[in-house]
Amino acid sequence: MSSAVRVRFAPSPTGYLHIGGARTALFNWLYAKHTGGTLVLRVEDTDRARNTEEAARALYVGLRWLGLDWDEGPEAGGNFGPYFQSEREAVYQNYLDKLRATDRVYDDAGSIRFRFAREKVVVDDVICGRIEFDMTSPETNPDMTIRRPDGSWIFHFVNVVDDIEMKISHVIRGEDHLSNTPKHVQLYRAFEAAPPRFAHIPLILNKDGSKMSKRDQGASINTYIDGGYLPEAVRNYLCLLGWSPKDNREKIEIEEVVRLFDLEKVHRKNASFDLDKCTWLNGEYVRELSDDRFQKLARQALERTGVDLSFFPPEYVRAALETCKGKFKIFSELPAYCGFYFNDEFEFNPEGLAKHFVPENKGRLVAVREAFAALAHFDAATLEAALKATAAQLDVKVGALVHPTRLAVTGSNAGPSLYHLLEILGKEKVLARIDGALRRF
RNA sequence: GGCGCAUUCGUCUAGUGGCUAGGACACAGCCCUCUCAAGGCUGGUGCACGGGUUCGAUCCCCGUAUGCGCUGCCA
Repeated sequence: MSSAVRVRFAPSPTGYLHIGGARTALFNWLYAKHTGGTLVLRVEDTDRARNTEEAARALYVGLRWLGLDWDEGPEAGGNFGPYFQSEREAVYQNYLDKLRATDRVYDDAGSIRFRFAREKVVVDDVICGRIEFDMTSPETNPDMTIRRPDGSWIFHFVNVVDDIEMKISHVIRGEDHLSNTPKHVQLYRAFEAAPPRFAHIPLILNKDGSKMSKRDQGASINTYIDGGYLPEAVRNYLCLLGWSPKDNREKIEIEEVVRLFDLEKVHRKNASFDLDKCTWLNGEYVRELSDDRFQKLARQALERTGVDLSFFPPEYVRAALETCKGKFKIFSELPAYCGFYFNDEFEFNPEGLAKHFVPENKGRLVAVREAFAALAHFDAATLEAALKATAAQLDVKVGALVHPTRLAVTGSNAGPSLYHLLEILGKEKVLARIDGALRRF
C-alpha cells in the first residue's frame, strides 16, 4: 500500500544535536513507531560540505544516545538514497529541468528563481489546522531563489524534491517552517506531486520564553550526555514538551508513549525548557536503576573526573557507591558527593567547619574516637550503638556527635548514612581522619 | 511594517458553557530521620485585557496587548 507512513528527520549538520532538533526527531520517531511506519534520516548539507562527516556523526551520536534509531539513512541504508543532499546533485538537476520545461523558473543575476503561482494556498496542518496563505501579491511574496550563482541549492527546493523522491507521507517539523509551507506546496504542485500531510510542532524556548540558541544552557544534547543524565529520562522529559498523556503521569515508559502518541494531540503552543524538571525526572529514573547499571554509570562518572578506581578493591568501590544510590539526581553530582571514599585529601566545607568544629565539640569528638577505637567489630550496627551510647554518656543528643564525626571523616555536613560510610571506610581510616580533624580545632 | 501561529500558577500541563480550576517541577513551612536525599502533610501565586453571544463564560465569536515564527542567494 502507498498509504504507509514515511516520516523523516532532516537536520543540517551543525556539529551537535540541538535539543529542539532532538524533540523533532523524537516526535517523528514516535509517530513512525505508533503507526508502524518508516523513519528516514536525511542530512541536509547543501550549504557547506566540508565538515559534514564529522558534524553528521555528532548527530548520530545524539540520536542514538536518545535511543532514536532510524530505518533509512546514513549507516542504515535504504532504497531511496543517497541520504546526504550533497550527493544528490543529479536528482536536483533533473527536477530543475522539470521546472524549466514548464517555464516555472528564470534566471536572475546568475541565480535561479522559482515563479510562484499568484494564488491563495491552503495548508491543512494536522496540528495547526486549516490556514490560508495569500500569495497573490509579488510584493509581499516575491519569487524565491532555488539555486545560487555558485550552483548550490536553496533549502526549500531540495527539501521538497527529497521529500517527493523519498516518498515522505508526513512532514513533521518545527513550527518555524509553518510560514514556509505554502512555498513548499507550490513546489509540489509545480512537480505535479501530491503534498504530504504537514504537522508543525511547537518550538522549544528558553525558560524565559526567548528562543533557544546554540549558546543557551541545555541547547545541545551533549549537555545531557556529558552531564550525567540518563537518555530515557531526557527522552521522557522531551515527550512532555508539547504532548501529554493527559492523566497526570510525568514518568512514563516510552512504549506507553508510543502507544498513546498521535499528531492530533500535539499542542500548538511553544514550550519553555525547564532544566530543573528534567533533572528531577532524571532523579526519578536514577533511583530505579538496576544495581548493575547504577554501578557502571557511577564508576564512569567518577573515572571521568580522574578518580582511579582500580586502586581500590572492587568490593570497596561497590559498597561505597551503593551508599550513594538515591541521593542524587544526575551522575555529575556523584564525584563531589562521594569523593571522600577515594581521596584522603578532601576539602572541608567551610560552613560545616564554622558550625561543628567549635570548642565544645572537641571533647565530644575525642570521646567518639575512643569509643570507635575500642570496637572489635566495625560494622554499621555496632557503630550506631557505640555512638548512641557515647551520646548518652555525655548527655548530648545524637546529632551533637553525628555532625562533627561526619565532618571529620568526609569533610561535608551532608552525605550517605554515617554508620554505613564509617563501616566502609574502615576503622583505620576513620580513626586517622578523626585524628587529623582534631588538629583543626 | 506585512503575513502566520499562540496565550490556564514562575515553568510543563489537565480541564469543562455552571467545579472551591486539578496534577507536576520549583519555592516556603512542618513531620519523619544520623545529615542529605526520598517520602508524608500544609501553603501561596493562574484562566492576558476589552467587548460581545448566553440565564451563565476560563471554555464560543470579535478586537487589543504580548510572545514567537516567516518575510534571505540560512536551514
